[in-house]
Amino acid sequence: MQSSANKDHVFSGFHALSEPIRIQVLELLREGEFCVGDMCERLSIAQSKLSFHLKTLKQAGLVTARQQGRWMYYSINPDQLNVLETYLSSY
Amino acid sequence: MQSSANKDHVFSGFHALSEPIRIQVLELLREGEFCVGDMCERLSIAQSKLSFHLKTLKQAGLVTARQQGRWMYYSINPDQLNVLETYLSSY
DNA sequence: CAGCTGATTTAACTTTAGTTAATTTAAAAA
DNA sequence: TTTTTAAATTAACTAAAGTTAAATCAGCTG
Repeated sequence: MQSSANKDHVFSGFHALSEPIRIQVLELLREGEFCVGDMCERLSIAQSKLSFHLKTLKQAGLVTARQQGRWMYYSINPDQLNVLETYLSSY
Repeated sequence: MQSSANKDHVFSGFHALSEPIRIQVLELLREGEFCVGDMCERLSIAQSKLSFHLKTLKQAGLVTARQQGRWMYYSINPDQLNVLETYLSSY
């Protein structure tokens, strides 16, 4: 069932957006791609804590990750943000 | 501080949207105003449970309530949904 | 390969959110 | 004014999410 699968993705998207740290991450990623260490520094948060939140964002499809050597670069996935926006605009 | 106050409202808005029952409520309210009892019936959920979720939605500004006698009528607040949509569109 | 380093994962814990049944509140009807 | 009824609130509980420190994993570098 396509539409209920979509709705699950919508829930997890909104859930991902319901946390201050995760919004901070997205705000930061507006500047462009960041590796985890640099994000830690910029947001002054512990690395494992950030990993936890990045996982949530990634599972919700709001960010994408690209590995280069031992660095993992994260960036915003505008498509998924657009899915959520479209859902809201249906009201 | 205007902008951080707005952001708090954004968090609580997205949090309110991150729960299946609350989405069901909003979907139902697309049909128009409903009193609590009718919503309970339509959604097959207990009254106190629904009240709990309505409180969350109301605090987030996503719905408004209007009392008439002992009935409380809820309806969607499109303005606040629009605030969230606008936030997403900034990405 | 032995040891570094960036990142993820785990496990134990704390906090927050949701559920349930029972109680309370307040408007309305008998 | 007692009773009924719609809805909100409370209190005790369960479940989910977030935090922390330590351990693991996987690429790199000497």
